[in-house]
Amino acid sequence: MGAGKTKRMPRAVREQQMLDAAVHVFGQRGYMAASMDEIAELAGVSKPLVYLYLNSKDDLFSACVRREARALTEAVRAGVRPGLPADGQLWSGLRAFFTHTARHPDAWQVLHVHARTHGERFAAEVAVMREDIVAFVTQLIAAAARDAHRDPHLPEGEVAGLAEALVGAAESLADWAGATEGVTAKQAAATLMNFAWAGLGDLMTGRPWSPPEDSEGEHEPEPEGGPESVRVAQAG
Amino acid sequence: MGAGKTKRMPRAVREQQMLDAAVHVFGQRGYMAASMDEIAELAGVSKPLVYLYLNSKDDLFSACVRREARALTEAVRAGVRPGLPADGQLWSGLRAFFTHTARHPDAWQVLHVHARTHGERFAAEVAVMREDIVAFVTQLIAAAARDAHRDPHLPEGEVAGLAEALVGAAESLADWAGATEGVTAKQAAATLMNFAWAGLGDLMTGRPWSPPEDSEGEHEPEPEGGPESVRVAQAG
Amino acid sequence: MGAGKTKRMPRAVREQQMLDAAVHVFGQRGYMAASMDEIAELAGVSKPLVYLYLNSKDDLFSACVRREARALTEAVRAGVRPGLPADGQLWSGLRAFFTHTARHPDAWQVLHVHARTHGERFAAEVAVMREDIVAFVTQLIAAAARDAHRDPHLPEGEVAGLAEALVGAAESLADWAGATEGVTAKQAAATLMNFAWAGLGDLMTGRPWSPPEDSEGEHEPEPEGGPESVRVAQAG
Amino acid sequence: MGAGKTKRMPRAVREQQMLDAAVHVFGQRGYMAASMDEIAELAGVSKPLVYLYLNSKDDLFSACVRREARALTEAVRAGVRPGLPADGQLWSGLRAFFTHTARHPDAWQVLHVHARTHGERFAAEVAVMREDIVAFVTQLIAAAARDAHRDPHLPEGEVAGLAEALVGAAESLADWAGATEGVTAKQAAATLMNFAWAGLGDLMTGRPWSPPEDSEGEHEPEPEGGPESVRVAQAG
DNA sequence: TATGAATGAGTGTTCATTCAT
DNA sequence: CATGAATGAACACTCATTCAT
Repeated sequence: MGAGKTKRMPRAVREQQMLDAAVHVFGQRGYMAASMDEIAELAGVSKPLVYLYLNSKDDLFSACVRREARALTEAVRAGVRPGLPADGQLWSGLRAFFTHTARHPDAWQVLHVHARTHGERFAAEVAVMREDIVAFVTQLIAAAARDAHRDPHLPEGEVAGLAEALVGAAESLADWAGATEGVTAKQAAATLMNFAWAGLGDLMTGRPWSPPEDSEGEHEPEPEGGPESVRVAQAG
Repeated sequence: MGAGKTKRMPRAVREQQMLDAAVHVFGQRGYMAASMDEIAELAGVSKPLVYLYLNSKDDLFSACVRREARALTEAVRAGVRPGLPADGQLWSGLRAFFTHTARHPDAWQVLHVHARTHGERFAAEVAVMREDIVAFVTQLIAAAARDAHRDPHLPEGEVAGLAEALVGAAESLADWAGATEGVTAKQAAATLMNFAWAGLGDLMTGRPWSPPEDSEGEHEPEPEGGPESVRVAQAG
Repeated sequence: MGAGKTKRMPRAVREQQMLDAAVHVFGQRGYMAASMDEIAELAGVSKPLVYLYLNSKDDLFSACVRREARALTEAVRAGVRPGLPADGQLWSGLRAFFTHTARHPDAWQVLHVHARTHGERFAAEVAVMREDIVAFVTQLIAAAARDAHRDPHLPEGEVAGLAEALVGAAESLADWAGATEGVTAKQAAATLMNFAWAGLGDLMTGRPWSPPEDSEGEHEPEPEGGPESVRVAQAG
Repeated sequence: MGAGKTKRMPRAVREQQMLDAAVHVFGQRGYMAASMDEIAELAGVSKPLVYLYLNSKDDLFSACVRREARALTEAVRAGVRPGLPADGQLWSGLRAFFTHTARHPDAWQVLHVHARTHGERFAAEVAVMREDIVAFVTQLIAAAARDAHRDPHLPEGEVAGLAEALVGAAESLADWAGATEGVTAKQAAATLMNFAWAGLGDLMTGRPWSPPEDSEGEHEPEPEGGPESVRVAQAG
């Protein structure tokens, strides 16, 4: 029993296994260096089956990108508390973002690194997702500006750059948190929130932004059992 | 004659031509998708000569990474005005950084994207360079804190995260500036400086950080003639 | 109902559907390029069923060849009017031949091109059929010679070559008529008959052979409804 | 020594060896069933070299078709004696044709069978060659008609069919001669000439066309040494 | 009777790398 | 100093064929 050669699965299940394996291998190796052989083996199936279900390496990669882009945006969207003021919304969104990327590091690599590197088609697909998020952040910044004053002091065009910088910093911190032992998603989110909201100047004059009381603990449990990693029945 | 196959160049020159070509191809295609054939052809030499001088694809890539990492750190170091206060130093360093990455986009791709993706060895080589810069930034932040108060309010560990976020934001903005028409290095630097120094909070209360008077104009001229692009003698 | 997936047909019917599909695909693509997948899909059944009924690609091809060889020889045999003099018999045989090949172009491709190309086994099967026809023609030539004189001037061995040339010309004209718009079976037969019976010499001195009065019109109706084309229940 | 691994040949030579091998394999197996592995092995080189010089299986096949089409048309053209009357020209052309096809049976298979079966592109290339020959024959028939009478009795359109039948018969006889032991090119030519010129009718009344005196013997020697077959240094 | 699920073996093609000159 | 000639090893992809139901 257990990890033996589980055979004759329904198509939908096998497809998810293949995508899991593909995300893992693509994430670790990149598109070019990933081999269909390795993906098939990791998925516990033969290569032809991968082709039967997913057509080609390109299509397989595309399916990975689409699945993970959707998963990430949905995680962020689900994490945002709608009723809060702007900084509270930003905070909750950042936490969801860092939590998701920490839980699915391979997926994050695929989206953040490999999809942008391999071909316009995938770069475009990811760009759409990213613009989603940038737009969300932009709107939060604008909302915060409205909340704070009668007239907005921030010129239109500048906001774009700021949102870009914020998202860029978030992406970089996600990489950093993923690569650095002992940095939790919450800490990463707090660091960024501080940086973004108060700025270095304020931080140094002793007026940091502080996270709201958090009764939820570090992890919100995921619906499906357990953290990521390839959920696959290994052959052999 | 004229653009004909320039032959019998001294070794050092040929090597630089090869590295120029290699940086270009690696930057555009990534390590795996770059072919030694294309590099050799672009360098205007035969493939065996590339192997004679640079041993293997891996070593060639490594040489690219080392050369460009050194070039970038030196550009930043050279750009920093030592006498200034902390924010002035940060500003000048950022400007040098964005100027260099804008001028050498392929090199920046190699360092920022491909070297980190292809194998621990190169990731490590780049990490060293990055830590150089992060350390420099960390020290600036600490210096600024010392300038501003008797006792630093920032906890030790937090500074690491902030420096990381700042550098990450810089890297992302470099990508963004490279990909977005009409965004100059100076603008990118200003946006980031604003973001970092004042923070969104201050920006919204109308107290942005402002760049110092700049008598230098947009470009500081580079020693070697003209902007990047592969400096290679093309055959026929 | 209607064009829906007709299920649970009796074996004999299903087999004919498969052969129809197979003849079509083999005729269009050749043995090697034909795929069992395409054949099964065109036949409206699943691949395992094809294997259940017809064992292997080779056997399937063989069944096609046998069925179509028999169909062609029977068509020719049925077309010949036994009572006529030799030239009349030849004429009627040729007409039947050209009519059948025009109606079943895929079958003709299978027999004339692909079976002879793919493996001795099939070449032999077709050779048997061809020799049938060559023998029939040979005997007609000999009969004509007997009709015309007391003693035959044609040496034994020569007749074989002549029959071969006649049949070869017929085959080529069948291809030509199949590929050329506006050439009917009757015209092809007439051209060949002229060529064969009178020869270029006589044709040029103005004494062509002329077809007998033809009360039948261009087509003799086929028993089964309509012209060829794959008689297959398409799914969907 | 001898057939050992002859290495480091100049490119032009290797290319011809590859084409020789390819014509042989394509001729025997057809396009689809021919494997690049077999061709490379027969040519005595590694597969990558075949690709380096000839790009792809398709291009390789195309090169074969072009080379052999040119060789055949040139052989026929060179065989025709220009000064003779029409029947003499036809006779000499036929002899050249049958001689060439007998000497290069694989090439003949490639042209006559496989090129016409595999893809429009090749069919078209061969069709051009064939039309060359058909045009030549057509013109001979017309010339003969002019020689024989004041006014031509043959209707325009009919000539096309006749030429087609003649060429078709020739092609079929070439196959037949190639497959039948003891049938020489000269005999095949004579049979066809008889058939075409006199027709069965005249043949049976005892007035066959007869070939002119032939002082040359059966074979005209070819310039390059020896008959076809793959001229290749076998490895191992 | 009929099929969804699955694969071993092979194909065309590419690429980093090395001789021999 | 420089290269034309050559290859081992791998990769993406396909196909005839079988098993479990």
